[in-house]
Amino acid sequence: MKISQNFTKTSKTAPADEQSESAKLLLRAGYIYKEMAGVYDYLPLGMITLEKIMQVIREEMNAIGGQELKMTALQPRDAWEASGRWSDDVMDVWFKTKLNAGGELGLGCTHEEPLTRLMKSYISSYKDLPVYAYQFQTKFRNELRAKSGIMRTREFMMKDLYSFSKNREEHDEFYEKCAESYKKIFNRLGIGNDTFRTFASGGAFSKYSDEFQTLTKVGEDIIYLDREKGIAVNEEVYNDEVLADLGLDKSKLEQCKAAEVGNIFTLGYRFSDAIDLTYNDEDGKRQKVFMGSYGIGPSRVMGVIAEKLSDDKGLVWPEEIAPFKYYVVAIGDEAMKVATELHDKAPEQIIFDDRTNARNGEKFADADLLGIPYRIVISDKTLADKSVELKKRTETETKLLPLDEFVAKLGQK
RNA sequence: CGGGGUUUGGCGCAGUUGGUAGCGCGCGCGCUUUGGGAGCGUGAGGUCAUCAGUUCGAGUCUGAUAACCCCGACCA
Repeated sequence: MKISQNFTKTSKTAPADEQSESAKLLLRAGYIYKEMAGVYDYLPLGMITLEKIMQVIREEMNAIGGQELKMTALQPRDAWEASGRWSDDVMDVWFKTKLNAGGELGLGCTHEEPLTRLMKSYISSYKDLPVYAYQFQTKFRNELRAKSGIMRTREFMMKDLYSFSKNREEHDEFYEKCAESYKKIFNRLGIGNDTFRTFASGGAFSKYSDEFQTLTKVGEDIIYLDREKGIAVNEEVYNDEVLADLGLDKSKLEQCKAAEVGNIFTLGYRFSDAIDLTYNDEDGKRQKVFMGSYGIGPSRVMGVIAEKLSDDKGLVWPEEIAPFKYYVVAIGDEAMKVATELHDKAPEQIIFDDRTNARNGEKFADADLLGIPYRIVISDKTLADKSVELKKRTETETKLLPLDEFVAKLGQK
């Protein structure tokens, strides 16, 4: 992409009503635009980043047998009546509205009910199981208080996978597989070292659920972490009985603030009972489907990454999810020509600052603010050496890289 | 939803006892500059959140409403 073709601009100042560092930087860098409290647009750069986060998740979900679909945000009332979750007393985050033709509907805040109902059309035999279906979906939650930029919003992107298994054994096996998969995802997203599997309340469905909590001072949760074992307990279930149950030693636990970036739940028969999702086993006997749900919020993850990895100069994206890998600055007419050619070879990897009205200092500042992993400077000096100057976003030293080596790099991922 | 705060050009802010609405950034134009957010000059840009009052006169005083922020509660 050429900067001149991008309609967003960077800003030296952040809006006063934004308090979280990640939101300030994302707004200043032109990744997001605020519509209202807890509702943000993803601008071109932000959308590429969000899509890349989603792609990492998609690859890992596919690797464990996930099958992607896309359900609707508009939700029919009857599917939710069946489970008893239509009432505002049970689910207080509903956005509901009325159909002009009569009747009520809701904006989806989660998708257990509609998907379980959908599966009644396709699951009838043990041969049809297991099924692992997932989607990336905009969820709507009428939170009383949105906060922390894109980390807690009323409209957000969610990856939700639902597992449909023959029995608990089959379910447990997948559940662990998914937990492993989540670890891989957070590693690839650059927050693996600070993200821990955390025991949390299982709610109405089971004894525990597993959350994936990323250590950050702006987190909303308190967890008790055993670093050696790499697992933690959420404050909400933190007591002696639970610690004994999990075999954790109280004296080894550190209290930390963390943000929930993912969670996995054993749902059991909660929804298959309510919606009557059954299958015939080998003996032709009717059995209930055993379910689980597995969520990651890519938009929140984006906020957490921005929060954790950025520095005083701006955002810092891990290579895998940066909107572009190289930020190219050209100094001089010949360098401009070379940079244009390089850009045209790999417009997906290069963001070329082709502005003629911006000073170099401004371009360097923007390269930092946007958080692009590598900065490439091309000038008459470097061209005389048949090379370009390379600087990593996270380092201060620059080094010369032969031009043909850089060109070769452009081919690879 | 309880408590506290805020609202003035795109952004950040000032605006005294009520008396013609200002500054910085950004934006346009010109000249000079050009490896870390340039300098000088010159312009454009405002229903002062909204509504209703008080007053000869309201950004300023009164009341209501809305939006936004923070703390708490809530958070499949």
